[in-house]
Amino acid sequence: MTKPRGATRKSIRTRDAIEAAAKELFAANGFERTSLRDIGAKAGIDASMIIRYFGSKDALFARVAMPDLQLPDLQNVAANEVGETLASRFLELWEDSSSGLAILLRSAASNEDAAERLLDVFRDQVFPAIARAGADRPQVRAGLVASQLLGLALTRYVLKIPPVVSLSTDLIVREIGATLQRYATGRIGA
Amino acid sequence: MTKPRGATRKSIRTRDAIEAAAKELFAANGFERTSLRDIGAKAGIDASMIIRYFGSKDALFARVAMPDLQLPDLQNVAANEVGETLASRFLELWEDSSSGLAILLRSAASNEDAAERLLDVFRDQVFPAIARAGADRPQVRAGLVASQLLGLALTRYVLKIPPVVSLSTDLIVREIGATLQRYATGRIGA
DNA sequence: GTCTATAATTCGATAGAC
DNA sequence: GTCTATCGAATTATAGAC
Repeated sequence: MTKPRGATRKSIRTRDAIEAAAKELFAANGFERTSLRDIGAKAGIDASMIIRYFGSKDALFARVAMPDLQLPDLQNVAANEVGETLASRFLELWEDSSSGLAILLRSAASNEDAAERLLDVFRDQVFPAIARAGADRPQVRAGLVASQLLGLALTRYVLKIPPVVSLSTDLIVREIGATLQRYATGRIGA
Repeated sequence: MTKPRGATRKSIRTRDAIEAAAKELFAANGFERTSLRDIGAKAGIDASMIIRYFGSKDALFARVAMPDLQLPDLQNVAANEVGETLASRFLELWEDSSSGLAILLRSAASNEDAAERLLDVFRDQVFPAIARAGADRPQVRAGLVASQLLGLALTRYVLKIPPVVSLSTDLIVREIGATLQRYATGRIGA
């Protein structure tokens, strides 16, 4: 068996284990409260290995917190279904810890790098999607949409406010979707 | 001059300086990233004094993070003004760092005590206010209201997403108010 | 009432044996 | 490729001089 330059089968397995453990812990506890020792213990290796593989804690975080939202093209969505489409897609994203979105949200309130990264996601993915829905004042609309989407995630997945946790996905898609629909395509006052 | 038991004029001034510095720094940087040395430096005293006065960092945090929202009684508000009243009142609260609400939000994502405290605020102040508005399913309504209010605060004051920061208070009161109005008193599907 | 000095931890990161 | 041992910095909190 030949040995791929700098990436044996074993090293790949270790690297994957570190990334998986880091994603879970960062998403559950945030950047500051997750130590390399915690990650190493969960991955079954020593903390020093993480530095060897990723160089630093910051670099590891950057590696595992790169959300690709894969938002649907709102131009191809029926005009009156934009809100429910957004609500439905984001519900999927929050509940998939490997999406990286939960990691960012958990850390963004107290970590500057994470906050900037979340801003990038907003500017590069959410704003363009709203703009392509075609209504006027896309920045204002995207801002309002972000406030409701991030608020839902904060109260449901981070703070776990009981009545928000209990909301059925149906009710969320309908009620939050209606709000997003108004923000994205409805009348917005001067 | 007589000496009040355990509270000289000077000690009161120092205690107040510590509380003021702590409120500012906790609100700006969150619990974990604010050290006692930082607070001491801002208050003009040594960090050890904080322990002497408050016992521990946790106790100091608990002391300065006790928001009293002073929400208006929604029974006394015209039925069609409930949403704008809520939006307007919360805008005031977020922008007053001494209200303690910004302190909690900034820390709640990564600090368990702060998260529980924010839950208390929701249960003891937000939920009863919504319930007194008189509509059915008050828990669901209060949860939806919380998701939009906390989302607005998160995106405007913590993440500082540019288009959300730029929103005029008028537009917020009108548009976010309309959403809150629907959540608090409108039709909510099964 | 305030400070200096320091204890006791914990953290990220490094060096080097195997 | 993995670990042990450790460094240096930072933290909360304590003890005690003045």
